[in-house]
Amino acid sequence: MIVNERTGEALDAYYRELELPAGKLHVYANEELFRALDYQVFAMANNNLQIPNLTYMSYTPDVHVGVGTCIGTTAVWPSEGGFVSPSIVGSDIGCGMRVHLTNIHRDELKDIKLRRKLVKAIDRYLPAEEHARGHYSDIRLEHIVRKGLHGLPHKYVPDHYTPKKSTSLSHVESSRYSFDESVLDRFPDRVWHRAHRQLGTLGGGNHFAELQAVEIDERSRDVAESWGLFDGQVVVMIHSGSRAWGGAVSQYGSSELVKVMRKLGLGTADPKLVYAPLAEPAAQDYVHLLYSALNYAVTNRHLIAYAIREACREVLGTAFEMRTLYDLMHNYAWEEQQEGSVHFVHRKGATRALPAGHPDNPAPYLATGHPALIPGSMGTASYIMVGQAGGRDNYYSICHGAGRIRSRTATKKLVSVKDFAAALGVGTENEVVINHRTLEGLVDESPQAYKDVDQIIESVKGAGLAIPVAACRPLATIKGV
DNA sequence: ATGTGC
Repeated sequence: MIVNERTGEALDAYYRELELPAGKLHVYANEELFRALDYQVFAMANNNLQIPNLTYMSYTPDVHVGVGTCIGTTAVWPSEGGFVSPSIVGSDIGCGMRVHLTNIHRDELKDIKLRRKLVKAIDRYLPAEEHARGHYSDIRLEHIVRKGLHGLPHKYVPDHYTPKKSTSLSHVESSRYSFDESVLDRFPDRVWHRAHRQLGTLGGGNHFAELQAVEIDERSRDVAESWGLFDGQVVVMIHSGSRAWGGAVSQYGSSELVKVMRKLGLGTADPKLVYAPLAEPAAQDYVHLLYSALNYAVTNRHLIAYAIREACREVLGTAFEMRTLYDLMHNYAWEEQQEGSVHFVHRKGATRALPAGHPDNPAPYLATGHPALIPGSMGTASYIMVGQAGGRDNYYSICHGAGRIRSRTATKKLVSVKDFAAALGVGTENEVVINHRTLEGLVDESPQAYKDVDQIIESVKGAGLAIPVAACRPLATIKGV
């Protein structure tokens, strides 16, 4: 029997080891979520398991079908003799979450007119319309993709906003993803131009920027308070990625690695599953480009937060302040050390959540574990969690969100605008204010398109991977299209 | 997810 080290309760109901024809798949989900899984996610796992030399593969409870690989996959190879797969990483490289803590209480935003005013101001500073353009002509894209946040002009890094490098609360704030920069020559001018224009924009789909109110989980109050959270605190949560830059990297990497597959006679039943040995020069080029997209993605989220700060200060005054709690990704691949050996870990729709004491935590979070940021669907809570020691066997991967259960077209057929409006509390004083005149174009993002995030959180907790520190309930939501 | 694509 597997037991949760912290609570001593049995984990069998939250974890399964499946023997598929091509190999072993580890699945983390409670009974109900496991039973609801589509057979296609197992068919997809069976394709992925055919890639040689795989050390480990698992699914999180929010797993659902993607292109080539399911969203909710952790796949690990040894660094020596391992493989990299652009399909497992996916096209929105570096997509992830960022949370800033503000110095205001939800009661200060009780007035719906004030929330509307804030959303209007944010809309001016943060372009969210179709083909949105950022307002950052003073930023050099080549500096961003090379150096991440270190490539930003100083004015975009105000005091108190991002802690000083030496005391940074986030490893992505203090580090850059270094790589062989000669690979950047691969992209034509139009890719550079588009990516430059898009810098600081939110993107569509499930991406969002949200003002939320904190509800601390009593069992984690010590951790929450040590991170600077308080009950009713307004936080800014951002879900975005590397926009068209990551897309270009993904496309280029896939087309180059398909050539390698042909040369080596590799392949599975799914032609959309692209992979190659890490030792191949084309694979190395892809990994370098992937790091440039991580630099882009983290800077993009930083600039979105910067725009929201400017807008909030315009409406609420310059006493309004927000500081970085954390920024972390859920679509990427990189090297990690575990038990003395180096692994190449892919996470697609999976979040790394390190427990207290793990050496990869940035120093300020060493004693507690770092915040793991999990978005909910529109109108529902998002969560700030912290990893547990029980996550070790899963390379400390947890869920990345609610997880889609219905296609966009199926959701549009099923869900009426009226139901969606009710889910957002439209017409009540607690209405989640949004930046769109009507909900019509956003129905495919309604909570009914997604699994119940509370069940996902319960699964992760029950399996001993992570525990909730705070629920963050939406007050206002900015969505792109 | 993507200024989506035969």
